[in-house]
Amino acid sequence: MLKLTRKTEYALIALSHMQRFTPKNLISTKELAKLYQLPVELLAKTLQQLAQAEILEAVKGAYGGYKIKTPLEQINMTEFFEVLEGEVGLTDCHTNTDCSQKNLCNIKTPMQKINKKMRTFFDEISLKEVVGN
Amino acid sequence: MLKLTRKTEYALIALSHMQRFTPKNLISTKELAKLYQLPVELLAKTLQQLAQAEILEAVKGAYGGYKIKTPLEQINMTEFFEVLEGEVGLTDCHTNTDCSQKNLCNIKTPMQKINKKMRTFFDEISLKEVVGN
DNA sequence: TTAAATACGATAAATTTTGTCGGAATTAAA
DNA sequence: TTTAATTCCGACAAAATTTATCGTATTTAA
Repeated sequence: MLKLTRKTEYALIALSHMQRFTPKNLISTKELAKLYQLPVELLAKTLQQLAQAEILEAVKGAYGGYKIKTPLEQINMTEFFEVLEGEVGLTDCHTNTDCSQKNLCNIKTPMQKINKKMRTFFDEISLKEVVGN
Repeated sequence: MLKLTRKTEYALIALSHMQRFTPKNLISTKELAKLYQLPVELLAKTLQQLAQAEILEAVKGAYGGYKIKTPLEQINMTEFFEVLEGEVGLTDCHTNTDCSQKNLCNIKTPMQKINKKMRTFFDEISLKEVVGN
């Protein structure tokens, strides 16, 4: 349980590769997909999201591609996850005003505490740590 | 992201209620479902799982129901989650020998470290803490 | 014997994730 | 200026998972 989605996994694999092998140079989606046998289209979207979040720098056009823009030590896992998936937390009591439980819910306050703890947990892990090298 | 499933939420709601209002007495699935407006059948299965795991004690037959068997302070969230959903972890590199990435995967070792950390994180939170009271 | 409960497997419905397709915009190089 | 290689983006299809329902068996107090 609490598994990452493929998209996030693909992102980590891509970042790990860039970090190790092409930190200064561009690498294209196609190339990455081939290297790690990932579905090109999905990887493409993932990298686009990372570019929007300025984790990657995108260079369009022929001979374009991506490279790491923000040093991975400066990005924590909460931020990273939230670029690709929604808000980090075991529930979305906080955000979601129209929780079906409404006033019946008896675990709201404790869940909010755990969610906070969890965010802190992932805040303290940098992307660099996860991506290795 | 990393959200709990409904089943786990229902389990927490049920446990919270029992802890507060019926720690000595039985309460039936039907009653709980009514109180918190939860789907009876799904709640039923959830409670059955908790009973199998000896978190709850089940009493069959008329006037039967459930009550807490193991004090909630003695159950940590890793254990609890794993009763209802699979193994806790962001990936299942460790368990799953036939990961599609196979030898191509470049994030296995760091992911295993994070997974371990995450388990430790949830090991240190007791069910009582989450269920409140 | 009956009614009220748990137990459990099968399956249907809904939702989410994953993957694909088609085209638009950009740009280096021929 | 044309072409080929790329990012970008929205829509949609397929697959997987989660959520809910149904039917039936078993248990047991009254």
